[in-house]
Amino acid sequence: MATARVSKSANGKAHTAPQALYQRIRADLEENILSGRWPPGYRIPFEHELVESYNCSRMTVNKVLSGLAAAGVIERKRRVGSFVAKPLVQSAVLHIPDIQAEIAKRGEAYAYELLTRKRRKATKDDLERLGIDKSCDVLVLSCRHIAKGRPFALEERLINLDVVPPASEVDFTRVPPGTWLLGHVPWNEAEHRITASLADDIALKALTLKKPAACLVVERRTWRKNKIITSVRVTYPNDLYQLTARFTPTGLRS
Amino acid sequence: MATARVSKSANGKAHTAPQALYQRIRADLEENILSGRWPPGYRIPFEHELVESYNCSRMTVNKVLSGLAAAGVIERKRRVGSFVAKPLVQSAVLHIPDIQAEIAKRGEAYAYELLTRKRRKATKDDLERLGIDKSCDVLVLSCRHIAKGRPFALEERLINLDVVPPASEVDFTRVPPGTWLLGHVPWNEAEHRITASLADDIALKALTLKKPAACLVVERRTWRKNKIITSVRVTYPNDLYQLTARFTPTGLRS
DNA sequence: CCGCTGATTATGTATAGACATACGACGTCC
DNA sequence: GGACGTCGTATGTCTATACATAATCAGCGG
Repeated sequence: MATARVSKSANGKAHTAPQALYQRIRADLEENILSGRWPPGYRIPFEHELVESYNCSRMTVNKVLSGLAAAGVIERKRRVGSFVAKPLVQSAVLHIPDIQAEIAKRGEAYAYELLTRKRRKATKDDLERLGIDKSCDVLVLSCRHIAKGRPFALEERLINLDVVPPASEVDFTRVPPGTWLLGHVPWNEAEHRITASLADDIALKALTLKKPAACLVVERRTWRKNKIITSVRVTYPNDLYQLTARFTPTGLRS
Repeated sequence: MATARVSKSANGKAHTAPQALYQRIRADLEENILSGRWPPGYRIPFEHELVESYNCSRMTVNKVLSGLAAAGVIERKRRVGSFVAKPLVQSAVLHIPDIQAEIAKRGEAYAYELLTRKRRKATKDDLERLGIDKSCDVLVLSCRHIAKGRPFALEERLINLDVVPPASEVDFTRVPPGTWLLGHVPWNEAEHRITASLADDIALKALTLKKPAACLVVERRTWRKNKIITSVRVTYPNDLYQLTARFTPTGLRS
């Protein structure tokens, strides 16, 4: 392994270090986590192992690991080791809602229905939604979430099979795609667009609403290393859902 | 000042340090920032000054400051010093919208109208919205934001004068309360509730809409040290606004 | 007055060593 | 076998020192 770092000798401090060493270490660790090579729960190398790999002092490694721990990327336990953090599911920040979990938390009966499932070569429209140029295969899903016997949300989803090939093997008749993705694909970044709209005929029917009905529409795109994993549009009847986001802006505790 | 720290001598490492020193330093600095004693732009003490104050080594102070910088709380400039960060306005996380700035950014004409302004003793309903028990004075504002000549948002706001006494002095006929607050009051935490609804008569009139109209309603409460500064409800016509939130969940840089 | 140069200074990064603390593992004693 | 204590180990915190780097500022020469 030994990511050789030349002599720290004499005067000429390593001129091979293009940037701060600890940033390089951090980038390496993040890469391992983000790529999935080190899945949640994985025990990352001990400090003394990294010290050897990078041929640096423990303080340097410690700074990296403390930083990752502070950012919530890893969890550290004395005498035991450092582990890739689990959740990532619902950041304290903005709730990336797992509808099933959400409803379960409220203690309500939950049901899920897959309406349609199609695999196809991406259309021009699909490509735009996924922010890519060259064509690839996509999975197009439409499904319905039901709470207490009443339709709760209509979900229309596009999955980029180039980024998540295993998704093509999954039969989404029982597991909602959002739940499956959250559990299987690490992600990096998400963007929400939230709008209100009057329900169109498709939505009216899927959600068994009567005209006129206001709906909350959440469009979310989720990234992994600059590639969009999935783009989803979820429509909620106004009286059954509210999106809440609570956050601390900069890391000021208290 | 010297937050005396007993002898680091002999064997008996300070038993007066109830917890990690650097955490205590960090808490102190955050307190100064959050309380407003050190406003945005303020130059915080140099490392060597803190070293003297706390009677510790530079590395310890450096760890605190680096951490705060990483969290975006302060900005550091070589040879110059460290400064309380300005923005805090629109965290990379969830856009706490300053409507005026928003519209300006789009390059559209902006106008603002104060509809009503009342100071009163908090009613039971007000107290609930502000999450407090004992009564206090509040400022009740209602205003309208206009872009390109068309009403863009209806804002109904409650300000806790116990937390922000200076607000009572401000005449909000020209500066929107959101803009003023963002610029004058440091905050800690915010919570959004986002819903869709059919516009009621008040909203229809204020926004010059015709029935039926779907509106996006954002209710936001903003905290400063566990006290709610302000509670606001903003109603947008569906076709003129969409809330977007883009964020990186854990601090994993791409 | 302008522009260059060098000194000064605060932060940025790194090291080696030290002690503290939590916790698991293992062995001992009852 | 179960309660208990000891030991080892990984992380947590801190120190003292060193050199690098960026930016400001003063001084100097043109």
